[in-house]
Amino acid sequence: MATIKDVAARVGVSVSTVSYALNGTRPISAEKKELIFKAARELHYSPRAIARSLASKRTHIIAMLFPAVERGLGLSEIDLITRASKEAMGLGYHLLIWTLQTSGEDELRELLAQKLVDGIILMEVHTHDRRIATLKEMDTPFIILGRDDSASTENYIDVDFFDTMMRCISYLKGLGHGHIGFINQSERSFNDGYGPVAHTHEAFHYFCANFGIDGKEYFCGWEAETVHDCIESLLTERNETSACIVMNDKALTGIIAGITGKGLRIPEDISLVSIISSSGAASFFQPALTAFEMDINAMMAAAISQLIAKIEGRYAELSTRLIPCILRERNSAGKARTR
Amino acid sequence: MATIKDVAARVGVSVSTVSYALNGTRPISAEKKELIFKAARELHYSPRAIARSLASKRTHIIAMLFPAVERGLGLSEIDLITRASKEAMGLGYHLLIWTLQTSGEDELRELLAQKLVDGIILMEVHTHDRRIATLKEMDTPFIILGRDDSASTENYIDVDFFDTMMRCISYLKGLGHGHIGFINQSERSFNDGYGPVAHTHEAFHYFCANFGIDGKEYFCGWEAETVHDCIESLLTERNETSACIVMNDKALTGIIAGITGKGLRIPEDISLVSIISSSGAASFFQPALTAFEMDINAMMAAAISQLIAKIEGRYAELSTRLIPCILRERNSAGKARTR
DNA sequence: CTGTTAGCGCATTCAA
DNA sequence: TTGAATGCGCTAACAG
Repeated sequence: MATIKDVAARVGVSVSTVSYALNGTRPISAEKKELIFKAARELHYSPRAIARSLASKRTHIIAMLFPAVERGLGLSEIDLITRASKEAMGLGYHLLIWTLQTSGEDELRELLAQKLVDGIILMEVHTHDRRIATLKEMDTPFIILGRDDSASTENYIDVDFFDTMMRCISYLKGLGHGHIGFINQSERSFNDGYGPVAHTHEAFHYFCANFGIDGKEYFCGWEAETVHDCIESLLTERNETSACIVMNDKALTGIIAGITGKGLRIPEDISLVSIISSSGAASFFQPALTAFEMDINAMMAAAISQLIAKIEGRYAELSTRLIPCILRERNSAGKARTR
Repeated sequence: MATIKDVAARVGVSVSTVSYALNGTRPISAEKKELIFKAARELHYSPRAIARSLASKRTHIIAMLFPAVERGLGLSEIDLITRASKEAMGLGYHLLIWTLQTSGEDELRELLAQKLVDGIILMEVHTHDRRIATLKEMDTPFIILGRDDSASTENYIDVDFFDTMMRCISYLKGLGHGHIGFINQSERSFNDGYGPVAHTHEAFHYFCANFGIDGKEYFCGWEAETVHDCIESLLTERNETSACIVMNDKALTGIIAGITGKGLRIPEDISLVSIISSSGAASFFQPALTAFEMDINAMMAAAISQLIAKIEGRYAELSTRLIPCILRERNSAGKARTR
């Protein structure tokens, strides 16, 4: 394995010259630069990442923090990681995966003390997440995917829930729907102050009022019976409901089964729109669901570039904190039935 | 940030003594050891991973290689990564994610030359994968998840397809089914020699013969029309078919829709068993599907520990190369209908 | 524009 | 059982 010394010796210059030439850290005469690159190539020289890190005090590694729980079905969440990795590599960084208990601040502290990573990207943050305090205390740059309400207003990237809800209601109104149901996630999540549930809750009522829509919200877990009961009340309590918005990927199967089980057709009798859903997930239902899908690519690109800007002490432009969802029109939403 | 020097100074011993004490690399008197640990704690000392790596020529980082393609719906594949990370961390290693083109041998070579990682875990390997040659050439320890037929017989962990197929057919036979359909993946995959397709193909015919079952295999992609046609022929060609084995997670929705669309009930009229499916995926269909699910945990544990054994030059016991699936009985398989 | 040199923080060989 | 000294390979002052 060739080292920088070998390259320097071969060209007849000092190691620093080689270092500067390769990193472009300092102007080097064109001819020497040429010779150095040539020699490096011939020797198959490649700088050792570790040695470089030790000297420069920067590892060019960032870690993505996941809770250590099994999460059962998570539709296509893998794209999240591969995307993050790709974005990071494009900017010269490596992506590490750390699985920790949400409460594992001590373990996190130890990991950070090793100084293996330059920054952190936090997933699935809950309100008043204690890891955030640890990160600040250890003075580690970080960014949150999903918003923690206790966090400073400058460290997160999230879905634009208001925009999504507005467009969704507007879309349905355009189809002639005046009575819309909204199946949110569990009441427990709501009481816990879980961001997506809270934001969509607020947005739904706000825009229903705004658009003159008669809207009703239902909280619903994803266990079969719960979903069944929820659909039951949605369908029987309000016969005029002709469209249903769902932010609950895991309950979708049950919801569809419940509706069709009642002899109702989608979208002829009732329209269904999934929101904030994982990219592509909705397409695998029967019928394929019209959905406002998270823009994973945009979210990750924003998160990674912001994080790296922060690491490198560059000014991080705050332009795109909230990322809009992408509307994919498929076959579950249609004109309101006339009665 | 305290360094090893600070600890040494505080206790009044040499840095090497501290190093030996902390790593247990050399016997140290009990009293000094005690003092050293105490001082380390008091100073919040934690060895710098990078410095340690440079000196020891081992980074304790492994990389998991993913193809850079978007894979649309991959049910709960995220567990794969978080699981791998957890296993690795349990053994003192960090997990890095590298997304590369399957054909990106040059990029891989460059990455390896940086000596950032001690070993590699390869995902989604295809027959005659050129990355394997690169890995060998660069003398990097690696392990394959899924079998490459050109690979040496000692570098992979895979699903035990034969065991799974045997148990599945046996299970259905026990339920009284004598005519079984098997929906494999696309014919294209088969012609490409894709491992899972080839192995289950062989196993299906072998065990049908063995168990005296009348079996028929169907190749089937996951596009809606393809699936529809497949179900059509399965249902009409052979009226006696009372059970169907599926190794095609993405086609499941269409298959179920096709069957129920024909007015047939699952499992009363026809039993459905999903095999080699992602953990938990089958539970989200309607009805919840009986399935032989991949044992991600076992596979990852085996892969990581084998890889690390290889990295550390330990003898890697070859006991569990092929990991059996786990049968989860749910509601889609029942007694054969009597006619 | 270029060279010299001092670390970065630790593991480990050589001496004792 | 311990210490001193060397070096891992590179970056970045400092000095020309």
